[in-house]
Amino acid sequence: MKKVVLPARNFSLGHTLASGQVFRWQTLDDGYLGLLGRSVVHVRQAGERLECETRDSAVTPERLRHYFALDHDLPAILRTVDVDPQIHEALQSFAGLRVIRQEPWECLASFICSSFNNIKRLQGMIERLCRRFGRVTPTGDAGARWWTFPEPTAIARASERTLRELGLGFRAPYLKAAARLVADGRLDAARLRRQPYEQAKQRLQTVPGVGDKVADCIALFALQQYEAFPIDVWTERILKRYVHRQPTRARLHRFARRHFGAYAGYAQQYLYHQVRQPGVSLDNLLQLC
DNA sequence: GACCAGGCAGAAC
DNA sequence: GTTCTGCATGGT
Repeated sequence: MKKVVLPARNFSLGHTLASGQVFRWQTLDDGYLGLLGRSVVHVRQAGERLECETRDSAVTPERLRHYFALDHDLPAILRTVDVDPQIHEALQSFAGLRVIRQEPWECLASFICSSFNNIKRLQGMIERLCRRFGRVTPTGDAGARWWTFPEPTAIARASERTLRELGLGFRAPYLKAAARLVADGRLDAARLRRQPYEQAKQRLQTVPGVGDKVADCIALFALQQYEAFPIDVWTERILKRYVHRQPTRARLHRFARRHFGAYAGYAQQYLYHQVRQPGVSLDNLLQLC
């Protein structure tokens, strides 16, 4: 077992992994067990350090730093979105939350499955997909096993019926079609990443099962396009406290990007995490308009 | 046993 | 261009 340690200032592993941007990390002892690409890693935070145990020599400090976006100048980013009392409170409460760099295919597949779903059930769906189509990997703990996220080719080959049996429901044909596009190279993350946000989003929305919201999630969590501002039912409720005049989806989007600026997606992640805390209702939020 | 969920696609207006 | 409507199903 190898141990990798790296500095992690202005970072909260807990807030980052619990904020609804990734779905597979599981708490283990005083840390989290999950995947970095195909490598099983056990990460824990010790003050301003991130410690990682793994059997895989491919895991380096650079890869961890990149995945957890520890290269972001977080204080500088958050200063640009700290523009009203509501977001200010969220920034204070969840200091160290970072928007991490997910593997694009996993992000795409996960958020296609997130449609009209709740996170608990979504996690179950993803886990069943991994156990059916992923590759089993030892974790290092005696007897414990972990499954990699399925390759797009594996999902592309699967029958819609099998996907439905895993509980995907109406999402099954969407996921299969999206997997085909990725497997065939017709949807290429590297190319999307080089495109301007609006253009990449437009292309993503041609993928079956990917609409306005899911496209924004992929742009933000996998393509590093930080002006993307995903609006789900929760975020919409929050934004309606800012915008009182006919808050259509398009108007909320325009407002969010104008109000929070180039790193609007960071603001969104803090607000989303804030409103989903147990015991927090919209009535607890500040009245802004 | 209602009600809801990190929505989308297609049809109707 | 905007506004319905159906979709599958587990968690609370």
